[in-house]
Amino acid sequence: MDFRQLRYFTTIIEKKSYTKAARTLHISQPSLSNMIKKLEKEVGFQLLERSTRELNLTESGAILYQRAVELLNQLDHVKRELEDVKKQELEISQ
Amino acid sequence: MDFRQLRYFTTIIEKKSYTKAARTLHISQPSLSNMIKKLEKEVGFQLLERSTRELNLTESGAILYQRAVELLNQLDHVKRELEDVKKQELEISQ
DNA sequence: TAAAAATACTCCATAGGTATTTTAT
DNA sequence: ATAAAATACCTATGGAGTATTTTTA
Repeated sequence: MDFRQLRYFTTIIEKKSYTKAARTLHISQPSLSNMIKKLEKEVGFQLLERSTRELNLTESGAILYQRAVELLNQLDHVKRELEDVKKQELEISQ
Repeated sequence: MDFRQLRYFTTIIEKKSYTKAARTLHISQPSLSNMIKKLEKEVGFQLLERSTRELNLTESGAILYQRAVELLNQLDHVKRELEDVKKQELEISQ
């Protein structure tokens, strides 16, 4: 389980589609499909109920979705903090 | 930046050595060295002050260390939660 | 029957390895 | 002199691609 997989997963939920999510993630639909398969295998349960017209979270999938959003927000926060640290370092060195 | 890199980084701090950290992470010392180089390039500043006898966090490195520990603890928590979810699913299916 | 996802491959980037050199005490 | 990290180079795993098939509303 890594940030990339979590971002892929949350994007699918938010776009309600593999195809649309793949477009926003700039990867192909089959690659995205494989990554979610891999994530489901890793966690040991199904995350999504697929059909050609609808895409729904399973009850268990909804739990991971919530946690994934939290982790990704936290990462985003850390990245912003590190940008500030980098700026400080540049100021000091001048 | 991913969980793997963060785990590598925190292990080095905790073991106070690349060589010892590499052993506990089950990777080679040069590979670990490369991964930290890559992480430093990514964040844009030095994380560690190296010498052959001492290994110290830079001031900026200490900030990432703190955040890395938090993120890894959060991940650990989520993984445990998902283990419980998996168990619940198995009980229901029987 | 048409859209969306799954499957079956192929390819390549990079994580990780081994051998060796450099560095600092 | 020695132990630890860095460098150089090689290998192999898996992330991502294209082409195609399957599925279901």
